[in-house]
Amino acid sequence: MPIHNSDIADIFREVADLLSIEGANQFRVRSYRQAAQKIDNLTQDVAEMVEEGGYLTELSGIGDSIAEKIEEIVETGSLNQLEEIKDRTPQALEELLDLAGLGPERVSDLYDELGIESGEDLKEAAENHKIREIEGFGKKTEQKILDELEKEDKQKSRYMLSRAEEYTEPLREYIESQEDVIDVEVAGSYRRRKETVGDIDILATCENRGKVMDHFVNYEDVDNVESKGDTKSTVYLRSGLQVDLRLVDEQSYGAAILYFTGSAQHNIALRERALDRNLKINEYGVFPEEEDEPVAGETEEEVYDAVDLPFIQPELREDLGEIEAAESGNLPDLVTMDDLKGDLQMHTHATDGSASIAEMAHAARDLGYEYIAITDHSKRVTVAQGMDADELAEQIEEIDGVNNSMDDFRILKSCEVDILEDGSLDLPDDILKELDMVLCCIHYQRDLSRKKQTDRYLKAIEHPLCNVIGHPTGREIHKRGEMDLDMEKIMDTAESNNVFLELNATPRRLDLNDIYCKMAKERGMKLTISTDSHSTEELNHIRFGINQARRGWLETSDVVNTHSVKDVLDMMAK
DNA sequence: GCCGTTTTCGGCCCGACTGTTTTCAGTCG
Repeated sequence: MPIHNSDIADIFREVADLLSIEGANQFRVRSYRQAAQKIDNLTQDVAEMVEEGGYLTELSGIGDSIAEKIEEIVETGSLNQLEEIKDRTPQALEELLDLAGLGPERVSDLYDELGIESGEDLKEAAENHKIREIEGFGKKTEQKILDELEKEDKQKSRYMLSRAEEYTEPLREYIESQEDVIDVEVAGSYRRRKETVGDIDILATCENRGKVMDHFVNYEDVDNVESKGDTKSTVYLRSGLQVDLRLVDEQSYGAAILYFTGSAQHNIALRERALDRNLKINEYGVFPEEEDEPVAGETEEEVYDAVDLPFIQPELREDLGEIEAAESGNLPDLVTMDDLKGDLQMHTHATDGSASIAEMAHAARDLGYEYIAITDHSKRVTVAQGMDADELAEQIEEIDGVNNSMDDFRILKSCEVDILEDGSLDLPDDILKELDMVLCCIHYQRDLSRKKQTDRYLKAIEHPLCNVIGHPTGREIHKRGEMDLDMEKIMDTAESNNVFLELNATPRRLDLNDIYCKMAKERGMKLTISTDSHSTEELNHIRFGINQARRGWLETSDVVNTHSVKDVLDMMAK
C-alpha cells in the first residue's frame, strides 16, 4: 500500500490536533502542523525519498524527530505515537475543533468537565444548559455553539473560486458605488487565487466609515449581520458565504492588504524576517523597535522593500520558497492572460459542445487568440456521442473549410481520444496521423490500482502519436478525488517522450493543481492551459487556468499555448 | 518539535475581538 504525501500530512495534522487538546506545548503542536503543510506542498514523493535514502531533514521544518516518524509511516503505514495518543484522548474530539469558537482549550474543558466527545454530546449539553455552568463559559458561548452546530450542517465546505467570484464581484462593485469609498480590494485566498476560498475579506479606504459600513450591511444579498463596527463588519450572504469588510487608513492600506491577503505562513515568514532587521510588521505598517512611527505601510511594495525584498505576486504567497526566490532575485515572471495565443481543448456540437467549429473559432479570435484546437470526444465516450474514425475524418474536412475562410486564424485538428483500460487509444493510428495534435484522456475505470493506472498512462504516453495528456488526475473539486497515480513517473515519461500535460482550466477541475504545475516546471516540462470549453462563453474560463498556473510558478515560456501556432505545431510534430 | 553570524538553549508573528471577567484567556485570521 503506497503512502502518499497527503497521507503523511493527515497523520501529522491529527497528531497536532490531539496534542493541542491534550495541552501540549503550542510550538510543538505548530511543528507538526508546519511539517504537515510542508509535506502537502512538496513536489517530491516523500515515500520515494525515504526509499532512496533521501535526507528528509534537509527540508526546512522537518527535524530528526519528525523525519524518523515519516520513515516509520512509510515503512509501517501508521505512526505508533498517534495510536498512543488516541488511547489517551478520543479521536472524535478532533472534529469539535472545526467548530468556530472552539479551540483546543475549550474542547479539552468540555471533555474534562462534561465528558463531551462528539457533536451529538455537545448539542445535548448545550440544549440542556450544561455548558454555561463550566468556568470560563457562559450563556452566549453556549448559544454560539448551538448556532455553529446548526450552521455546520448548512454550509461546511469551501467555495470554488469561480462560485465565490459570482458573489464577490457584484458586491465589490456595490461597495465601490458608495460615494465616500476611495479604494476597494478583495484580499485573502481570493486574491491569491486559490482554487477554493473559505470566506471573503474586503478592504477599503473611505471618507465616512459609518456611512460605508451602513451601506455594506444593507447590501441586498446580505442574509445576516454577524457584527458591525467602525473598522470591521462581518455578514453572511444568502448563499452562506461569509464576507468581512475592513476599513483602514490610507497610510496603512498596503500593510493591511498584505496582512489580509496572507497566507498566514507567508506573513509569519515576513514578520520573522522583519525581526531580524529590528523591525515589526503588523497590519498597520512596518515599525522600528520601540517606535510608533511606521517606516512603511502605504503600499505593499513599501512593506516588502522595508525587509529588502521585491514585490511578491499574491499567487506565490504560500511560503513555498517565494521569499528565498525573491531574496536571490529568482522570482518567476508569471504567465499572464495577455501571453496566451490560443486555447487547446474545446468541444463543438459534433459531440457534447453547443457551438459549431466556426462559432468557437470566431469567439476565440474575438478574445485575441491566433489559434484553437478542436478536441471533440472519441467514440468510447458514448455519453458525449463520441466520434468514430469516419466522423472525425468528416470533421477534419470541415475544419479545413473554416480554416480557408479565416486568413488570420488557425484551427488545429485534434481529438480528445479516450485512453482505454489497457492504455491503448480509442481510435486507429491512421486517422490520428491526420491530426495536428492528439489529446489523450482517461474517462472510465478511474479506480484502478496505482500501478495499473500509472501503467495505463505510460503506455498512452509512449504511443508515438500522443501529444498531450488532458485533465491528468481526473479530480473534480468537491466531487471526486484524484486517480491513484505515480505522478513523478508519469511526468518523467512524458518529458522524455515530448508529451505535454494539460492544466485544464474548467473551474471544477483545475487539473493539474498548483503543486503539480510546480512539479512539472521543476522538471523543465511545458504545460498546455486549456478551457475544455463546451460553449463559446466557457472560453472565458481560461483565467482560472492562468490563476492556477501562476500559483504553480509558471512563466510564459512554460506554457505551450503562449507560443506561436508554428511553434506549437513543431512541438506537436515530435 | 524546530532552529541557529547573538547556535545546542531559549526562543518561536501579531493584533483584534469576544465573552467572561474586573484584567484576561481563548480563538481567529
